[in-house]
Amino acid sequence: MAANIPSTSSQPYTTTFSFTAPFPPSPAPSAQAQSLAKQRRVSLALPSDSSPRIFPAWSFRDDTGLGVHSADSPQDDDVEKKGGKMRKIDDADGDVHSCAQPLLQGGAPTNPDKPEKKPRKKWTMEETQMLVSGCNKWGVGNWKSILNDPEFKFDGRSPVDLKDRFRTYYPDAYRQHYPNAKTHLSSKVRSALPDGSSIFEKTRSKKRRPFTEEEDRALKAGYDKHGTVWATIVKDPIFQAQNRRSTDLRDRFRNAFPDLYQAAGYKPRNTTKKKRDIPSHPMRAATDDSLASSSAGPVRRKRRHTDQELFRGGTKSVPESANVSEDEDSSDEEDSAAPFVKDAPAATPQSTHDDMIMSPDEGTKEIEMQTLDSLNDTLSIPDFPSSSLSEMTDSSQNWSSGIDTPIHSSAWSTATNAASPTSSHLSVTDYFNSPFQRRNESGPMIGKSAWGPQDWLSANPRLEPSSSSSSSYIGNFSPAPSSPFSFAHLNHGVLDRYDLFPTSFPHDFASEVGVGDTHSTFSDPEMFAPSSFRGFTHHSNYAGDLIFGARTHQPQQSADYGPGFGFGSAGLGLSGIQAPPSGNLHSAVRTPALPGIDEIELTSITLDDPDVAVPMEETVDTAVAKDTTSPDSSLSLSDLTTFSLPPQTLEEIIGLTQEIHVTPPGTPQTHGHDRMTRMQQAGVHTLSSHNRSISVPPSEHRAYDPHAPVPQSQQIRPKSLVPPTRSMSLMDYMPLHTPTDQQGHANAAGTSPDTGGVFTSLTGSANELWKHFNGGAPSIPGADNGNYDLPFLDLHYYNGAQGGAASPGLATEHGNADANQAQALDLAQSFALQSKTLSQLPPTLAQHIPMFASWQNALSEVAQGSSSRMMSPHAHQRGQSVVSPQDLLLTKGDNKRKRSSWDGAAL
DNA sequence: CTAGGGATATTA
DNA sequence: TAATATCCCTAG
Repeated sequence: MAANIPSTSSQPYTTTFSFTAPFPPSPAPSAQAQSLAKQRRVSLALPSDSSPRIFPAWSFRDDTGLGVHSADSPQDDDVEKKGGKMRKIDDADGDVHSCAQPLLQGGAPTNPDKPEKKPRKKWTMEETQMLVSGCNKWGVGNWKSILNDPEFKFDGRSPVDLKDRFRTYYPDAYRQHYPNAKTHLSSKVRSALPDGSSIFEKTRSKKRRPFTEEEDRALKAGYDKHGTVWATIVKDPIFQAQNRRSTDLRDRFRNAFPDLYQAAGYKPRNTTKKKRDIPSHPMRAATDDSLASSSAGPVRRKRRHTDQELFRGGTKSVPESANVSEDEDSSDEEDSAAPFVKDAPAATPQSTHDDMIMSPDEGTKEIEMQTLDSLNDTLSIPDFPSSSLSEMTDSSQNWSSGIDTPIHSSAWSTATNAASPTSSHLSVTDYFNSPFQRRNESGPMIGKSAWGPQDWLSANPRLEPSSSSSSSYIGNFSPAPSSPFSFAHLNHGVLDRYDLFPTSFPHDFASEVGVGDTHSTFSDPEMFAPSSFRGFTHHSNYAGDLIFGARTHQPQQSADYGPGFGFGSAGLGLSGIQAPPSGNLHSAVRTPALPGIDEIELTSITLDDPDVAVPMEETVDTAVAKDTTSPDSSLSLSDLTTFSLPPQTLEEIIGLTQEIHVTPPGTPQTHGHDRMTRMQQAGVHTLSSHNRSISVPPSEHRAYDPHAPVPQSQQIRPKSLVPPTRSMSLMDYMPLHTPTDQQGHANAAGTSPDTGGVFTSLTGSANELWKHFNGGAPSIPGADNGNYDLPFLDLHYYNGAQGGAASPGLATEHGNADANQAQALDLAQSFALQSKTLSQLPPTLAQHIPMFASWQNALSEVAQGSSSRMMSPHAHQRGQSVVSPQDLLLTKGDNKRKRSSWDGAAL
């Protein structure tokens, strides 16, 4: 018994839940982030049992026995299993009583009273398993979330304990996730699956929570009562309980009541789902459901401080939004789609962008989008049926949220219609909670397969350095695990923190922005082969994120920041976007939808162009060839090309950029390694080393093949290559590169009257860019510095509209940026102009509407020529000042700073 | 709250 | 005593 409730008796103070106690008195943890659902962990102890979930367990041990044990009986744990040997302090009392015991010795300096140490309590396999599951659900590093998740029970463990356990038991994984750690390193490998992939992948937790019938009823009722004022409707407790956002309602409404939706003046989504509805989700159901139900509440947010902060903005009302990082905030990527299918008439996807994009075949796209998304999400998970997303609420654009009302003014056209893109979510993965299961399913079963769980528990011989492939990383410590998954988790997990973008964006932004959109934008529906995606999925996510992020930024930012794109104040455009109190609009204003930034962005950005595609493909190919690893992971070129490529490419590029440029300040190694390695594996080196070939990269994510030996990687692995990683966000880059000029803006404004024009121009520019990259266009990269990064970014951000400048601009850097900005502004203006409505609209409205407000501001700023904002982003980063790209490059070598790593990024 | 490093308790 | 597993502390 002992166990569970150790706290009670145990020591006076501690025990209980350790997590809280010990540490910082911190305020309620949950408050912000997590949501409700979980509350604090309940006492593990209590048998109330949190109801042990079923999750699959990964059985650590193999064998038989226990395996799953899901049951709870926490108690057992104590006893243990493990070796039987020790029990350290007796368990029994261990916990509790007498704490006295030995502990004291520690010297508890202070009083013997409280401060005694808590008795050592050995970790049981069950706990360990929970930890693993928790990491997969919440992400490595989200100890508290894991601890609080009723799904997992730990006996009196504190978050730190979880961390320590993770560190000690999965040193290999720890190193991957915590590249900065210099101590407590062990060579043991336990986190690798037979296939070399890591156990800890997943991370993302959110899942999609399909709307229930009740919700649909409430939605309908709300609509009847309040019209399309989703913000009002969402106040219904039922939605609150589900943590639905107003945008979620809109999205759902669109899917569930297409006719009404259309009647309301919104642009109807083609529901025609071309694609299949999607399979049932056998597996998912279980997981999802469970998750959904249970987890719904908690949103996990990771905090990846890193750069992201910059981005933060006020997206949502809540702090959560803050990071780009994850989830919910912004949208729901989290939720995975899941089940939605049932009711929704069509699970139609929602792509809003369709509107934006002018593309004729919206419907298709949508579908596509979904597919993509799912794929993306899936990424790691091969089998997975991709879920569709439609239902989920996707986006969540806060900004738009309230606002959506349909208005079709011509002016808004794009924007308006687009209003909110819904994007979706990416997270298919979520469904799979337990990595193990997943893996098992897909691949080798742990229990059965060659590798028994036991194997991994014990150090894996295979992994050992001796073996070339998989082991390689072990020895070196390179990233390792080959499987595509590995990457994935890297991203998600702690690493995320390191990676700004990837992590964060994917989730949050993507979702909000409408990753789906992105996809749609980029890809053609047909293009994708779902199957192919798998590996990349997550890449795509990133890509999407990136891309879209960029876009997002633009619009939003542009507005706020004005010409410069300064991310400065707001951080990401998101913030800016959201910034406008979402709430305002909705209720008061029913005005048509705000032009979602997304939309605009999309519009501007779309990669669709055939031209672009080509380049992308090329890129992809290379990348693929190089890195590919597992079949799954490997993408078909076409696929990538189709939708993901761009994104991926971008991502990597970005990532590269980031790393290169930014790194120094940030943590040293951090994900950088991973990336590096990947990159290298992928053959990407070029970037790092050169500047040039940015294009290549994409493949990387999956790069890890277990199989693929990556000689280089090993070599590389050492910090040397790319140092740090901490990337700054695009934003950061932007600022750097972008000149503050404003001049261009004005000019730009003139340039594109029409969004369409802009769009076109943008596209064109984008294409060019890609081409360059693909081509390895030397020019682009500009040997100079890391500028190349910019270019990519530029693509997104800038329009090429102005002209020729665009393409060159990319190469060039700053100068172009201005131009681009200008264009961006132009867009804004154009919108504004076009949409006279805006002007007509009450100021308040305008304010509400992110775009407008931002645009206006931007314009004004431009006029004024405030360049300052541009810098701001950097400012955000604390310690790190902006680093010049070159510097970064140079710096690579030293990564190390201790904690500093985060500094820069972090708060 | 978490990362990262240190200290101490256990084991081998 | 070396190696390891937990516990602890502290910076951010």
